[in-house]
Amino acid sequence: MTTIKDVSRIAGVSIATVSRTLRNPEKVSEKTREIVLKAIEETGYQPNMLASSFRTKKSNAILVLVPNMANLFYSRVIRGIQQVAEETGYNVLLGDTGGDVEIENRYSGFALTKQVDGVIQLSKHLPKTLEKIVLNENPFPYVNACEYLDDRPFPTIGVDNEAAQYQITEHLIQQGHRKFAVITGANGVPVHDDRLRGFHRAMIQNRLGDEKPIICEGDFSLDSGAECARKVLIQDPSFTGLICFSDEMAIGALQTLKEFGKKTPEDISVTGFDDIEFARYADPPLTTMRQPTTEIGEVAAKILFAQMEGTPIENTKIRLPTEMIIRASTQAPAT
Amino acid sequence: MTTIKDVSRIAGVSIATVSRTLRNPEKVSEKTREIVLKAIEETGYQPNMLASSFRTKKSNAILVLVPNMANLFYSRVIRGIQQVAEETGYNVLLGDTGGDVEIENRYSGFALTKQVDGVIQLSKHLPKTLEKIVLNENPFPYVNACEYLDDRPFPTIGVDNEAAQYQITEHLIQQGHRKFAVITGANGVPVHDDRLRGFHRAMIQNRLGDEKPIICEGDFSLDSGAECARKVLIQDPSFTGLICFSDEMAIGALQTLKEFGKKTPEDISVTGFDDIEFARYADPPLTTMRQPTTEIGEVAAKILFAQMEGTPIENTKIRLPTEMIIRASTQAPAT
DNA sequence: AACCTATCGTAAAATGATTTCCCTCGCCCG
DNA sequence: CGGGCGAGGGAAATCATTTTACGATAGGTT
Repeated sequence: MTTIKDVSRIAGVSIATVSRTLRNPEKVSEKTREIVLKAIEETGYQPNMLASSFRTKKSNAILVLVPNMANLFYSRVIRGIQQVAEETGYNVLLGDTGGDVEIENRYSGFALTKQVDGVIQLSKHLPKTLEKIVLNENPFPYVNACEYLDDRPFPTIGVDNEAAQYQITEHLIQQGHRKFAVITGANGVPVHDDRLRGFHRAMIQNRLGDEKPIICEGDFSLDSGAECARKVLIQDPSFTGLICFSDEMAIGALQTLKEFGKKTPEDISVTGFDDIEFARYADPPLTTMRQPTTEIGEVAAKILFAQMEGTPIENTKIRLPTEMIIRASTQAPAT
Repeated sequence: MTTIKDVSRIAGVSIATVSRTLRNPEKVSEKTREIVLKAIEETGYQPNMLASSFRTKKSNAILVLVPNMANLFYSRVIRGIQQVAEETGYNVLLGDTGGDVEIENRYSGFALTKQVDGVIQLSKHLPKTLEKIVLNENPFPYVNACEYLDDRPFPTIGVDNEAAQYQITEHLIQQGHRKFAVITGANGVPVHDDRLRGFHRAMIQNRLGDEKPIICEGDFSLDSGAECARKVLIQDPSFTGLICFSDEMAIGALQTLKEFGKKTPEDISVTGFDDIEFARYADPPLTTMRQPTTEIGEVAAKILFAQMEGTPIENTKIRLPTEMIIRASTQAPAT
């Protein structure tokens, strides 16, 4: 393994000069810089980043905690993060927590042991391991994305789920729908709560507060969508609008509707949320709410990096705009 | 930050003893071990992994190079890798290369700079950066998964794409199909070549060698599937079997078929490949070839770890079994 | 000629953990 | 009782790089 010493010997300069040309190029004259760079070229020298990180206490890596890597929504957010990291020269370490608090804590150890310089969490939960260092007068860089948390003192990026679900419900009501079934996320998850509130507000503002929707709690997966659709159809098939809190659940539900002989959108209109790529290719194509997934990732990363470079950020709350995408899965109900 | 020195001071032992109780507990008596552990507990000491890695020249992390994180096939493989890594105590660093050789090389630098102890590549390409250290008498731990490479001297995990595509083509031929359109992957990608060979072999063995299929080259994405379906339908709509080299392309194609007024499977049977979750929820549900995705990841990781622990592996080639999943998208053609 | 400034060298400290080498102490056996 | 042995634990070297504090030198300026 060639070290900085080898380079210095070949270039005929001191170790300090080699280090300077790499870390503070402006401190060394152009002439010697060239000599050193040529020597580096020749030897194929690669600085030992472990030694460097160890010395500087900076790992040049960030950690992204993902509840579920196989979820298309998250993988797009990650792409956004990775793009910005790329530009900034940071490395991205991904941890798939599977929603498991235990695993989440384990991964968070990376922050304590100086293996990463910052953490982006793609779900609402702040790992206990990080509490001490994040909630601090000199906080460890930490950004929360995807979920929107008002009541916590660290930066949060997300969309206005309440307004978005309001809008999409409003769309169905405008078309003439009155009775709804709702396939939600899990209780306690902010996006779930917010979207449910948006739905209810739309109902109340349209004087439909008395129409009690049938609600089934899913988990954002295809299977749970199919399963919930089955449940609500058995419980009370009189609804004409089926509102799902994720595209995957909506696509799962579409299949169940077909099994039950219900046509979409003629018999039942269906809406999703997220606008993953498959939404456009569902049968029928899904009316949904597009989230700026990549942008969420980009913004989260930018804020994190700013924080890491010392810009005081604390408690920034950013809401990015969503966009309703109307496709063939919704239309006025048969009268 | 509390260091090992602090702990040693509080425990009243030397720093060597503290290190030993953590790394080689059997080398220290139970009595002092307890004292040290209590001191660690008290101080909330977390070993600085950077220092540790630096000293031991082991980072306890592996790098996984992924062509496209948003591809459901890959994300499942990654899950498998991560599971095994979890058990073994290794950390997984993910690099989304986007198929870009440049980015691939950049990420590979992690291996040279000792930031990772091993690399798993989920596509066929061996980054140039790694060539020197992988193709070596004492090779850097490296495993290739997903693609199956015979002619390279490092471990490779994959499925028998040729046989799998043979089987699925055979299935269609048995049902009575004679004329096919094929939506492939990109030329030069091994899975593409293998699957295409499997298709041709099935044709020839069934004396259909003269039936020239219409072929369109896709890129495994939904959009390319839809686009290719359009092309082949325009070129020659007389085929009754549409063979796609990925589920995503098949799902994209299904929509185009509908646009063209073609019914699946009555008019045209469609097959995919991979058996991603969405395949079951396509309309109609997709006949496809299930790949043992998670298992591929697990096996790849296990082999890599074995390699990292010094077991001589060199040139292991593993083929895992696939399973044909017959669903509603294929049936005998109308006569 | 005196003074400055930019540039680079030298030497050394510092980073935190691991590991080698060696010492000590207690115990056992002859 | 002496010698040997083995286990436990301390001191110090080590890892590669960065950075600091100076000193030296060359070249230019006044």
